[in-house]
Amino acid sequence: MEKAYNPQSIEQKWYDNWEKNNYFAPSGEGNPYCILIPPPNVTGSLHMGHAFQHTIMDTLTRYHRMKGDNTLWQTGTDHAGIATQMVVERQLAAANIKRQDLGRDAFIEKVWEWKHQSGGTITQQMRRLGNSTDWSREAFTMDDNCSNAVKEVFVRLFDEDIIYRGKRLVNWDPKFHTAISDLEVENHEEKGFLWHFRYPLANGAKTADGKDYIVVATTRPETMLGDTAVAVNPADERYKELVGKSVMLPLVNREIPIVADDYVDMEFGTGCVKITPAHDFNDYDVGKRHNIALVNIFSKDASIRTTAEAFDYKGKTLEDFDGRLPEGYPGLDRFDARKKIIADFEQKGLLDSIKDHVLQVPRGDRSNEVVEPFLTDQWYVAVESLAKPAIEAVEQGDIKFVPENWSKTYFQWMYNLQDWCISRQLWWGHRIPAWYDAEGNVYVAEDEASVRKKYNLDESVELSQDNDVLDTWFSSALWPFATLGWPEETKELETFVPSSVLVTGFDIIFFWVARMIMMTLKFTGKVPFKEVYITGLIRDESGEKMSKSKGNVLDPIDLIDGIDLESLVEKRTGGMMQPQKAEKIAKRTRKQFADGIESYGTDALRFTFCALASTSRDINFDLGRVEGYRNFCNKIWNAARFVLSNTEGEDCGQNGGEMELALADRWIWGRLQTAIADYEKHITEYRFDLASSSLYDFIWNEYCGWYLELSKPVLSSDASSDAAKRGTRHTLVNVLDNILRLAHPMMPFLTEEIWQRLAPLAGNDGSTIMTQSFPSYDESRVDSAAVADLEWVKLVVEGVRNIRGEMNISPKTTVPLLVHNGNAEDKRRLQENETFLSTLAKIESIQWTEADDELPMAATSLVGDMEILIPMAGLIDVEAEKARLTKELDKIGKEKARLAGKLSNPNFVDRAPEAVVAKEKEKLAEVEGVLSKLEEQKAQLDNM
RNA sequence: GGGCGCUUAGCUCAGUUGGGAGAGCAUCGCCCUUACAAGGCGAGGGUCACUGGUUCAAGUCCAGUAGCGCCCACCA
Repeated sequence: MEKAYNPQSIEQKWYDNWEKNNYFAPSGEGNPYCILIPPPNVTGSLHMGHAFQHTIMDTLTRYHRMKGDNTLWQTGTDHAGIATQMVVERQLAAANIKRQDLGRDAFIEKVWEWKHQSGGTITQQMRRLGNSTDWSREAFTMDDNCSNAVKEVFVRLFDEDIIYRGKRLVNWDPKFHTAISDLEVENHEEKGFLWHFRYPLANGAKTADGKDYIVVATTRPETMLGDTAVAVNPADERYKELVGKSVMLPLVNREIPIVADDYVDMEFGTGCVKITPAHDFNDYDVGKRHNIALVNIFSKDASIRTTAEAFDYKGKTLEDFDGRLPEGYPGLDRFDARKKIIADFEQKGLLDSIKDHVLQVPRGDRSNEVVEPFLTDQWYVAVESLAKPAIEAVEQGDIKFVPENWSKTYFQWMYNLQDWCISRQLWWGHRIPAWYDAEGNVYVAEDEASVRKKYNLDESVELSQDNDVLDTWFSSALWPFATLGWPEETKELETFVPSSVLVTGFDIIFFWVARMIMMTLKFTGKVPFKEVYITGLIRDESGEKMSKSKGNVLDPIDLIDGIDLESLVEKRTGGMMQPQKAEKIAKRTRKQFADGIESYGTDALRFTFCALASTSRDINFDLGRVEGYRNFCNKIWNAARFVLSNTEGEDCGQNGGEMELALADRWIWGRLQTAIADYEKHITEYRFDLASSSLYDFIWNEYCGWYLELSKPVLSSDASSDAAKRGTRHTLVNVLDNILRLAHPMMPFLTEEIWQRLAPLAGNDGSTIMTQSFPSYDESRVDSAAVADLEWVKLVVEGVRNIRGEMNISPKTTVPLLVHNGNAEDKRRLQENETFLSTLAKIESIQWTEADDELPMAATSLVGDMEILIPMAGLIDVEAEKARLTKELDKIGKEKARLAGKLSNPNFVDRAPEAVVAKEKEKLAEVEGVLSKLEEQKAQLDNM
């Protein structure tokens, strides 16, 4: 074995081996255990969030596989409609080509090309991470299975009137020319203005205070071209007389009514609101109540139309509407139109005032363009009937959120669910299985032939398919059953629905989790998963969200392989949307990673993710932690080197033979059981942080720190019997074997590499650690007496080490040890463990002294009532020892005062449970004993 | 406006039913001791954000305050 742990040289070969041997497929035996991967974007690449969640999923998967469950980690990727289309369009743009130039079919062909070309990136990266997903079942949301499921679901929901088509206001992205759902709109505060416009009253009407106009306030002046009413609150005395009268809409010169509606807040602005039903969601509702026409003034790119068009609320065009728009406006971009409107109002003396105003601006999550409420024909899912059982499933505990708190977020959204707009005016995606005849009648079935059959349409009827595609999340919603073969009644469907746990971020609870619950319940009658483990978001070390524009992104692969500074700077600053930030980012990066990033390997990265995975909290990713856990890998590596070098070619008891277990052997077997129990408890509760830390503590501090040291004297001493040596070798090998199996789910590569060499010594001929049984707690292995004895040995060693450390006694120097005031138990332990003590504390001789023996001047320490002494002659500075004792006295004195105070409080003694009081008394007695001994020792020194 | 979360050592974070404040990294001292200097041994370091309450006892429970963050929502 190499002297230092080198992840590069061991990782990839094992992954290839596992994959080739098909170890990732379900065994077909045992209890079903299934995790569905949240399908990453097929053309995407692995970011820290993926790496984190995949580590959690893989750890669970490997753990359950070893537990003997019939384990499936269902994998696959998502076609990610807008995101993917954007990427390909951007590439074409570089060659000066628009998708319209290519036409639909050729463009889609290009996207598939891109998918084939870059679609392997993320799956390759998942392999680097060691993810044991069953690749033979890899799915894609646009493959035949999923497409069939999508069509089937769409048709069934349409036939049940749950999917419908309607002309309504939607969130329109003027950049991509498509509708988007409410969820894809991000509202953020931005600074803007509130413009106050004067609308002249028509037909000589006057306000109560004699003015011939009323003032409306708006944040979006350009929409006034589509105003069809002005609204006031019915209770507003100022405008009561004007309700039913009308104003002359400036510029357009259209007479529009003044209506009364409770929606209007009298306190806000002037109490008069312009109503533009075709360009504002609130106004739409107001307009609908008063049956005021919808006037659309925008084209698809949100520029002003040549002429406005008007509709009623059933979507019917109002043919006799005069849609002329004022000169100079048609064709203007909305923001230019805004400027011109303001200028025109000012020029006409109708601009009353302008006030600063902070408002919520809705932007498309992909385009970052200001989204327009826009009147279009779209497909919707009526969610009410689907939501009810989905809410109940969580209420009744059929689905549990972990941490439980997230169910509140889920309920909050589910109780206020709006119909889901599922059509997108894109080309990349599942084309909607709907056809129209020349009259615009709609027919829905899987394909055109089915349509003709279902609706009895012969060949003479011309049909054309709907041009729109479905929201990406529509197919994602079917993931839990579409990937398992639905609508066929497959064995997988039977076995793995519901899946065991969904591991995902809170950011897609609405987008994805809720919709999977609704759809899976609807179509399989079962919940999609029993638990939802919500992970935190990975942020940078100071809590900032990782983003390209901030320049703080870490690539998990760079943490695995390492990267030099220049490449990192180039990666962070290349191809930026805002190149002006590049310099700052480069500077920051150079400062933070002066030497680039070291190669830490996959196992260290995975272990770090586990260690950071505490609940209900975002994760500030700290590179220091990775380094620490890389060192942990090295620790395990070297422990294995030690074990192998002492056991290979030796008799480790694997073939029988008499074995005698030393105290240390019995102790470590017992400690192992505790480690197993702790680990399993924590994993079951999704506390990967606690599981990893108990593992870390056991391996580093107990197995390496104590046990390996304790094994040395047994192995090297001539006094040890063959049986004892065999017992210790056996323990070294088999406890390590258990450690490797415990650690395997989190650190698959390192453990496999070592296990392969270790297995024969443990009498094991399995071909991979992946399919070994997971260690289970074995009470018969816990020897409490041995544990107590060894804890005593540790105390003695620590006592001596403390003196040595504080007194700066060189590690090379061996020291004599005197023991005083010990009891019979101490004496036994001392005699039985002289070798351990001598080796671990570097003691040259041990001398038992009786109560009345004369003692030399010495530095002392206490183990219970027993004093241990290291004579000072030539070794110890009296003043230093005095200082050490004073420090100790001080600490113990404070503790005594605290305990005595507590026990002298009658309230405590009377009211606290007896056991607690007794415990405190016991502690006080102990502390007092220690104190008096320390004082005695100090007095002795003072007398020198 | 509604909902959720966070504040513990210099940094990143644990702390489960209330009962002696912990880990890793960083720091300081001594050591290249035959598994490991990516290491060993020892040490220092905290008014648990603040205020009040409940309790014999509060990092932990309750109320409030401050700061930070997130989600949802139609005030023009």
